[in-house]
Amino acid sequence: MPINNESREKLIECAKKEFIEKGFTNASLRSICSQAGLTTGAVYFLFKDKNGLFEAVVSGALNELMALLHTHLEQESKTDISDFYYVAGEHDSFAKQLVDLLYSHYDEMMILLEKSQGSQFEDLPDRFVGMLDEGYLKSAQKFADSVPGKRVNRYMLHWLSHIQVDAFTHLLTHESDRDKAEEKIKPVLDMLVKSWLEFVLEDDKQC
Amino acid sequence: MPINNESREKLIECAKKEFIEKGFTNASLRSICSQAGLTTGAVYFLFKDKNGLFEAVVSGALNELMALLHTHLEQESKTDISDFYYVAGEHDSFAKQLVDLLYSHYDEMMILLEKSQGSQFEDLPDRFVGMLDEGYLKSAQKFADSVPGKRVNRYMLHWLSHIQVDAFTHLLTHESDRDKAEEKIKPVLDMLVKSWLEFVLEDDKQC
Amino acid sequence: MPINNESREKLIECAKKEFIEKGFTNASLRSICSQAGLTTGAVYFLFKDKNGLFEAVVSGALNELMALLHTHLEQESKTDISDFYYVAGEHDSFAKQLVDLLYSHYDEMMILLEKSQGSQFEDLPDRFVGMLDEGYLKSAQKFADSVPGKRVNRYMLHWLSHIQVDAFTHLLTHESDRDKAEEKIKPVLDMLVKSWLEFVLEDDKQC
Amino acid sequence: MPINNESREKLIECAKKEFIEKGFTNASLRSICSQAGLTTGAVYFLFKDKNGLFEAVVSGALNELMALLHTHLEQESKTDISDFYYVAGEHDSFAKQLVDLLYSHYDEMMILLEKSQGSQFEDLPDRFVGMLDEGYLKSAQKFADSVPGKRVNRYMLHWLSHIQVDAFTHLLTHESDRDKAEEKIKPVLDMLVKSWLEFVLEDDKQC
DNA sequence: TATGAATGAGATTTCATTCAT
DNA sequence: CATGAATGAAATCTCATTCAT
Repeated sequence: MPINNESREKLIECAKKEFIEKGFTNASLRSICSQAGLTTGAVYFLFKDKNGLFEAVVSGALNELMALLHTHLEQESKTDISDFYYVAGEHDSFAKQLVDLLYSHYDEMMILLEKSQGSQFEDLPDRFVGMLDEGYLKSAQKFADSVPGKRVNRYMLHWLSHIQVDAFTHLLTHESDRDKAEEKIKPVLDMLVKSWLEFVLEDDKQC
Repeated sequence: MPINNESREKLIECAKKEFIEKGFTNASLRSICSQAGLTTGAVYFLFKDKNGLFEAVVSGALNELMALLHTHLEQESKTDISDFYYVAGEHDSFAKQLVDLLYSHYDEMMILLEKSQGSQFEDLPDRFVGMLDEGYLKSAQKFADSVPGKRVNRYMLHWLSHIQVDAFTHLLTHESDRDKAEEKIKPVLDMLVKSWLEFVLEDDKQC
Repeated sequence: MPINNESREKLIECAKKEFIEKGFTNASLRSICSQAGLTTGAVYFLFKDKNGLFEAVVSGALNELMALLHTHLEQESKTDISDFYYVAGEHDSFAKQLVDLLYSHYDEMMILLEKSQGSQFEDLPDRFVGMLDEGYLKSAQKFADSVPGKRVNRYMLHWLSHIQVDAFTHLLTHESDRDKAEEKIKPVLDMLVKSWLEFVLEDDKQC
Repeated sequence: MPINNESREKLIECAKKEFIEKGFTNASLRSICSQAGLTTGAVYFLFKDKNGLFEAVVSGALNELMALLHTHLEQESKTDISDFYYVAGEHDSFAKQLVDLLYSHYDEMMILLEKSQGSQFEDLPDRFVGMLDEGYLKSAQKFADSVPGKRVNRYMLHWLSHIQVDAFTHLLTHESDRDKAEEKIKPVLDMLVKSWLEFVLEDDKQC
């Protein structure tokens, strides 16, 4: 557990600014440290290295995000897709919580999702997509099994997971106000749900 | 007009590999040149600089892509959206041509769309989104004017332009076979068209 | 405020040698650093850049020189030129102080006056000429106003300012011994004063 | 004898511009050649190297200047300084011819006197000073021998030679019009002659 | 707890020069 | 007569990282 430390906080704060402005790779430790009134050595004492500093900046937000995502996927797995209203409700609730979370850690989320190239987290969005894809696959499979002559279109499923992640990233970068964001994401989610139901199943043709 | 030149070709070929592997910024001229059996000076004789080399790698693909996009948007602007079958046909044709083009310059397109950060073309995908957004806005406006009490949801329009570009980028990165790609993109496009018609218009509420 | 530091001193010392030998532009940081037993990175830690190193070498001498020059011009401006003996005394005193100063920072002055091409101080001699020209113009104007039918010959005034600066630069490069220098500059100054009185004013012809 | 050659002329012309603009060291052969519509190889065919090109640019002007200077010094050596009017006349005539020459090869002279640092001619002004110094020394010696208890002040003699050269360089850089130049140089030359007569001899004190 | 100093490897770029053709 | 191609050496500068103190 990190000791409460003034320099640590200062460094994290300045790193945040620098990462947002320049991204991980182009961020300069020297620049961060001189902004913080410290020297580069301090980074290597307080954190492991540049990636360690990056982690310290984003880990809080990342953990909460991961937790929410896991909860969502767990709920999802327990749910029967035919119980449509329940599903829709769960999704709405998830979306609201997600927007809350994203905007309560606006800078960190921005860094994590858009400015992490070169860091250990550069493939995080892809990992989210993978998690959703995997989770939704189970539901889709059940769904497909209940409809004769249909099978899951794996590509569409994956792409829908992809644009679901993209939808929130895009929201974050195009709308900085939390309340407006909540309004704007609604039709997007509607669209995703409808598309899911309509395009994830395809006719099971023989090859 | 570039003269056919062995070293030039070699350099372009090696640069292509390096850009794909590391992206523009992290690509090393030294590494490219030593792969090509040349010195860095050769780059500055044959091209302007690092960006010039990048341009030489991608310009062929880029020009064709731009031309196709312009043609598409011109067609789009001439079309009445109520002539649904025509529109669908035009879109299908565009999509097919685009897939052909993307896969006939697979590496270059990959570089342009995914590996150009730091180069003069780093905002190319955004510019594509902008062009589509602008072009589609006109159609959407006509559409909205013909339906009382409706107006264009600018955010949805923009996001749909965004994921349209994304759809092809995603295709390229997830399916390397041209023919399979053509199959896979079909339901994606269906989804985009349907969503467009359903979600771009919203009720015109008074404030 | 620069901390006393061994490497810093060493670097300044070696840079001094290199600048004297090759001038600013042709001086090589690599060469300076290897002479100092350090790497080029050290320069960028201890100074801003090549110009920063140059500044560190000459700033002490430069500040003193500027201060002396300002004092001289201030005295000059307060003085009535008709009070010839006072003027001559002031000039003698200034010349002596200047020679003292130049020879107490012999290398730095040499660099500043003869080896600064390409650096931020490359136009320093010209700036000195400008300052003298401007300062002397006021005296000359008063002088001219007191003699009917005469006006200031701007070109001669400027040239005399120019060779006054030149006189000291020339002295520095041709006489390395401080005491001999003081003897040698005397007739030069006599000549400058006499010429000033005789040639700065010309007949005010109607055009 | 150089063959009359279009490329040669073009190259010389473009080099002239580049040398004036950037000086010898900072002039770029590539830049010169591309301006001339040729390649750098051409320089090495038509001239020896960068210095050879420089020489081709300035040699015409340089030869004439040297010739004039030799004539002047020869006249000077034949003359009895006591024949004051003759001397003054000769000097006037020399000055007029020199101004004519300088302004009839304005660019070349500028390059030679102000932009030659780094080239084989970088010490040309110093060599002129040396020639004048040497030539005038003879006259001064005769003069001194004719006046008991006097001897030549070598330093003043040298400095006067120095500022004589400087006077013309300064003229060139501060007055681009030939006729105005001729007016402006007159009092300067008066000053030089008077100073020469007054300050070159000093009392021969016993050491 | 953190500094100050320095490294070493790397980056891109520029240059005069060479030479086969 | 000149090109086009390429070299090789050098330039300044930036960076993450290390470590004794």
